[in-house]
Amino acid sequence: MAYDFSEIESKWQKYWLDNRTFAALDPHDAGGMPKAYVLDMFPYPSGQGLHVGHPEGYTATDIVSRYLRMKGVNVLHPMGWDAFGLPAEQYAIKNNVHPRQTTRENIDNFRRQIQSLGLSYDWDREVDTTDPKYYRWTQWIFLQLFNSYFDPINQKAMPIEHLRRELMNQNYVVTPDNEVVINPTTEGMEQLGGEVRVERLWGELSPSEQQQLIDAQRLAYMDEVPVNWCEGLGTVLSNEEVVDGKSEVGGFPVERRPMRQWMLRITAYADRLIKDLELLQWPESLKEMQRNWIGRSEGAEVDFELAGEAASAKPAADEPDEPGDETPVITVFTTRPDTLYGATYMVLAPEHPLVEQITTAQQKQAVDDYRQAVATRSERDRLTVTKEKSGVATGAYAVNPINNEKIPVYIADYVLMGYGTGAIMAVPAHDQRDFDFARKFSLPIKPVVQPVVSAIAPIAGDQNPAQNNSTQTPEKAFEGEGVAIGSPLINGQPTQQAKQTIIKALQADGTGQRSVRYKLRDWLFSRQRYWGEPFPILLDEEGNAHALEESELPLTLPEMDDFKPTGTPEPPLSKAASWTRVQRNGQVFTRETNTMPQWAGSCWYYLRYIDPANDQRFVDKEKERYWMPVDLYVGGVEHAVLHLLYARFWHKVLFDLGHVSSAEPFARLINQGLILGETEFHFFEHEGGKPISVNEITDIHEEATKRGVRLCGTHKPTGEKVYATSVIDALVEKKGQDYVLRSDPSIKVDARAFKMSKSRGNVVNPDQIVEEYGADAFRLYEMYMGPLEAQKPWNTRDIVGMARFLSSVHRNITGDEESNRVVEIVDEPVAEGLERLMHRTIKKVGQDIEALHFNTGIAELIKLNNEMTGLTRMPRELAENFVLMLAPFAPHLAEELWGVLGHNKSLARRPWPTFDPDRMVEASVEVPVQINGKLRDRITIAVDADEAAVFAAAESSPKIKPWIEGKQVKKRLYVPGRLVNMVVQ
RNA sequence: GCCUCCGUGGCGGAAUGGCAGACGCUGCGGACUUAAAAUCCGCUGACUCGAAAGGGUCGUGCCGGUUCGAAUCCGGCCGGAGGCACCA
Repeated sequence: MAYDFSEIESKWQKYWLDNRTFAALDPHDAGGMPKAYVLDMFPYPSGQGLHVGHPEGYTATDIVSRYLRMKGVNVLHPMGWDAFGLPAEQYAIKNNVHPRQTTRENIDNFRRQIQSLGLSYDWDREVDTTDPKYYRWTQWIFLQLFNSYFDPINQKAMPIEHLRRELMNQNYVVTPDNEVVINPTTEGMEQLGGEVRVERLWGELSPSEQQQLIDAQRLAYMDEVPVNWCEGLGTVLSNEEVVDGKSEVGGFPVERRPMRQWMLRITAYADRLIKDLELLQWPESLKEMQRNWIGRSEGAEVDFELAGEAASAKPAADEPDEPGDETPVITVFTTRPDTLYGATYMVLAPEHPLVEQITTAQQKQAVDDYRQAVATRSERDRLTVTKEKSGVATGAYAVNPINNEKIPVYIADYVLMGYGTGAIMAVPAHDQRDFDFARKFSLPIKPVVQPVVSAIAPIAGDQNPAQNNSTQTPEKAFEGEGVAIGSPLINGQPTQQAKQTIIKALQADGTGQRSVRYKLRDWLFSRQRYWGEPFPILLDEEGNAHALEESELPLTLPEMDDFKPTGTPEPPLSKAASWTRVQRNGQVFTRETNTMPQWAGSCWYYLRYIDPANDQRFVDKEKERYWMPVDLYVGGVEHAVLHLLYARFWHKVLFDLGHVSSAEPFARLINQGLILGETEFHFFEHEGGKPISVNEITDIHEEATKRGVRLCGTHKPTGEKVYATSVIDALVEKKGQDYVLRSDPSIKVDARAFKMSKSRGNVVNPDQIVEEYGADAFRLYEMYMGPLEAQKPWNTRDIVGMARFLSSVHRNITGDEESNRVVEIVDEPVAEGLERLMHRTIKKVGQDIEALHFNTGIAELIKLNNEMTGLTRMPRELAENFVLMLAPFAPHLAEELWGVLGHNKSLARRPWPTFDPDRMVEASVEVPVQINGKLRDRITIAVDADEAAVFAAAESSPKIKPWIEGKQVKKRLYVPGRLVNMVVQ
């Protein structure tokens, strides 16, 4: 009977579903079984359906899951849907259907596609973020965030009530900036006589101040901040969702505008998010991306007082000075406090609040013009690094606290309000940006760091920065470390030590302190869309937020016919008037009408899989402790700073509050490589049609044009922008390292595989592959293409190799009617050579699966199968071991053949075959013989032969003799069982 | 500009200090067949010597180093992919 994959595959898919073959056991049913939580990244069920990239990771985790089950492990391997989100809503608006309906259809399609691949998910645990039974707990977690704060002493999230108590006990006090700090008097820092206490006690605040203070401390808080407003999507976006000034989704322009929004205090966790990366088995590159995104910088804050005239140059319209009103102070953040003596001017961000106050009358017009110009420049322009620095003097001067020198204060757009304090001390000798600015404005450049001269004489051509100490002005700032010069307090100190000395000095006189800053911003958590989780929040008339009771959850979305964006920042939910207005105890409240971003549901889904039906808790404590953390997490690298950062943050909050048992959710993570489209060739040509060799083209990139997406680049010699034309591979040949046109080999062409995209038309549809070759062949091909982590081009032609392998396996066990080949399964021992190969294969395949080296594992199975080809009496032991080893990779065929071998139950939990090391070794072995490291012959020796015997055999070989005759053998090496090498002279 | 990773036949890739190119695709030859498909068997890095059997030389982006021995380790350069980007 022929191998009919479609019949076999649907039969077993049904069997697995009907028999709940892959259901994970709850802890108390698992006995002493070890556990493994094997997880795929949560898919968004898009209308386009599955892409060949999805099954790559899914197949990898499926192979591991199936293998571990056969090894007697209790495996949790779930799948579900991250189903809230913009595309479903946009589709719904366009086609006038409810997003719930679109979402349901998309989920059904995704599930069908995934099930057609024979993936061993425990479908009892399927979750859907848009299900109120699910988002009830998303809202519950939001309330946990709302009802807690980050405690400065314990360095962790604690209930907000704890904060209230500490404030009431006067353990904490409030600074003038409304920060909560430890009461200095309880720290043994009794205030000095006569000095005014600047902190306020809880009791000194009015009730509304108290409320605002508490609200501002919550991990989920509302704030008026400049947000990324995206007109095209009709919503605001988080920093992580904005790429190059455009929305990551859709590429719409994004502008900054101030709005009152929900924020999550992820910055409080910045340090722990960096530090705990050490605990994780993640790719180093991914950890590095998270570290860079968080962007921790250690340095100091330094206060510069305004010099006399500037301080009093306030516009007359200003309120009269209050008693105690001090000279304005500009606080800067620097990572190089050791260069403080080299500060020759200061720069404020144009938006800095002090600008208004310090600008002199003469400079007012120039400053206003500059600020105006900066404000109208688009965000994208400002993001572009321009070589030319711009700025304008404020006319004010500030005093350097270390040497009392007066230095001018500028504003310039190269200083950003959003980082540090929005102000810098400029040290042009040691910062390239400051250097460029100083050159343009003819400001002094004062070197204060001497590069360390290497004791080794500089090699010719080596650019030694130490040569800069001549009188001529250097061309570049020296940004490295060295020894302080021209800085009385620290002269001669190396950079690291100098930094510490300066910080101590500043601290001692109250003009500065140690400080750590982050690039990471708090997470903007509001979206002006309909299709998301509603916030469980009521707003009173003053706009203060009040949490719903847990018993009121879930707060479901109102039924609306019109859920289109309003075109303004007013969210669509505001149109549901009856839903929005809430009366309670005679007071009128409005519901929060923003919804949560798509990332909310995916921040904790891995916890819900553990206990998906629980209606008492988001996850049962005991089950959570059993299953967490996730042992293997596989997904694309595109979530490096979105999902993976957000989820770690939520998990840490839940951990701090005692709701989960592990500090980190995902112990081991692998990024699967992108699957690209088939390789394409392009050649470039001038406007007139004259072809250009690709090595004369630079900056090659894709561009959307009227004729679709085209490859374009810049012609190096002329600077002309040129486009490329696609050529079929028959017109191209390889010449050395390059591909050239057959018709004109002097023209090198561009060869590359592109990311699959609808606009390029190079998307491969998995349904079609499954129909043509079967799911098992598709799975094998995806794994056989190369290492899981590597990016690799798709090549449909290669799949036949896997299809042939599977039908060959089928024939080797069932026989082949067409060629009249009859195979009999016999209870006979396996022939010696084949037996040896079988044991080796068992060992290698197991190792390869554990190391996620599926491509080489499959190669071993192919090799063994090739040796089984032609047998008419198939030993049962060999056939069964082979089928069991094939099962994780090609489960449908394996189950079918398992039945052919006389078994009537699934092999899903049959033990994985074992190997016997004694049966793997041969009595004799062939080893290469090298002379001076070059292969000259091979000899066959007994596997346990001693060195002397091996050398004797090698030297007596007729091919070796000529190489050593008349020469002196200086050294003999024998790597047992591997090789012989002789050094002769 | 900075950070991370990568570079091996016609193609995907294997080998992580010890026989370079496992395994698959492609291509070529053979068997089976009236024929074709399918299947089975063999060859398939380049150059070169030889009638053949069988040899030799070169070869893992380029240049250098360490080592008895390097695709693998070290230094420099070139090319590609990804991330960050006026972050003080």
